[in-house]
Amino acid sequence: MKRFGRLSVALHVLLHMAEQPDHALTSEQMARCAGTHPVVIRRSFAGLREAGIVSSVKGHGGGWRLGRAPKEITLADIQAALHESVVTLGQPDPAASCLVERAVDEALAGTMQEAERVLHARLARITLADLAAKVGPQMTAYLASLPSSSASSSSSSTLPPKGKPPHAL
Amino acid sequence: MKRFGRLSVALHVLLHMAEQPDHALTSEQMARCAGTHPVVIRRSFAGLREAGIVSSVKGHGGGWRLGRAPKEITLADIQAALHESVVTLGQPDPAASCLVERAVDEALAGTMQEAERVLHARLARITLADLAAKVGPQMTAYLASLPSSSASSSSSSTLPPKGKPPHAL
DNA sequence: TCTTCATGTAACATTGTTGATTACATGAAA
DNA sequence: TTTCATGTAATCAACAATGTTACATGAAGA
Repeated sequence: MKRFGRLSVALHVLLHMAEQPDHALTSEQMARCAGTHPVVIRRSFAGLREAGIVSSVKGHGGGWRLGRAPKEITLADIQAALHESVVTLGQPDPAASCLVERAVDEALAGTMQEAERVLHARLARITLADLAAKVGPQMTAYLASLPSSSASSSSSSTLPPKGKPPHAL
Repeated sequence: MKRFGRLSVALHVLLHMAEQPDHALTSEQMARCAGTHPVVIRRSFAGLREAGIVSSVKGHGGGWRLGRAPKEITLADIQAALHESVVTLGQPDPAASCLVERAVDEALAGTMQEAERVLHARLARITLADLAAKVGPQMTAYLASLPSSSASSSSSSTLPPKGKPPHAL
């Protein structure tokens, strides 16, 4: 199986988008908030766009926004759209010349598939809205604890002020 | 998560060892049967030795053999002994400065842990003996289909004769 | 004791994959 | 027509896993 690198980055960004459905984010902003590079964002999010999870518009004033309501987006959707297959062990090689090898591959493949099914089922049960609901209260509590803020419209605003420049929320 | 590369190689070799409990195999023989390098075998199997799954003796006439009965060795044992953690996404970073990041990490970590539990439970239910039982019949049937054979004692013998040298059973 | 065989490891090379970066074409608004 | 932003290819760098070489250690046999 693979790590969840892309999935966590995408989720991070998507949650920010869910909080501000009113205006589009540029890949520049998204990259800053995820601590990565704009091109990396555009690459990953190309898959999400194809899946209708987000939409993007080019040109002046363009950017990215959610393609449908957060409660209609499951983590399984996102993972699939990222083309991030969980299982890395391929199918058992039917051309394997060794009987032992074939038997081993089959046994492991079956096991992996079950694990993948479990994982997928669980990811399918969590929506972006669920995560946002989990984050929201913490976020507002945090914002309330700040002296003053112009919170909702500037590019990246919801972080402790002294956060290192490359990784701002 | 990670691929099962080491696990399948180890299983492959262990099954061969289970078939011939009477005499030790050299890492040279094991490597040939798994299509890899002796040093790679010794590296991987160091973990198995620490776990008591196999034992090794140095020097003239030395080699490797199973440390206990195949039915006492589960795939979960083997995987653990290989230090091959299934989950690659680490724990959620408790020092993450971003609330969103933390929430995402926690949600994913929980999901991954469940998947890992499922995987482990299933691997723990399969023993080396189970796999051997699955392979055995096919193997004897295959051997029976051969014209003649001196099957059980030479170094590597259970493959179609024309199998490429580097990967012999 | 000396040779031979085999493990135990460290060190290094190779390979494959992922993410970062640069560069440039395309499209849309001002 | 200038500016901003996406879309995408190509290239680089970082990293992990594996393959390989080299050598020390230990055990059996001559």
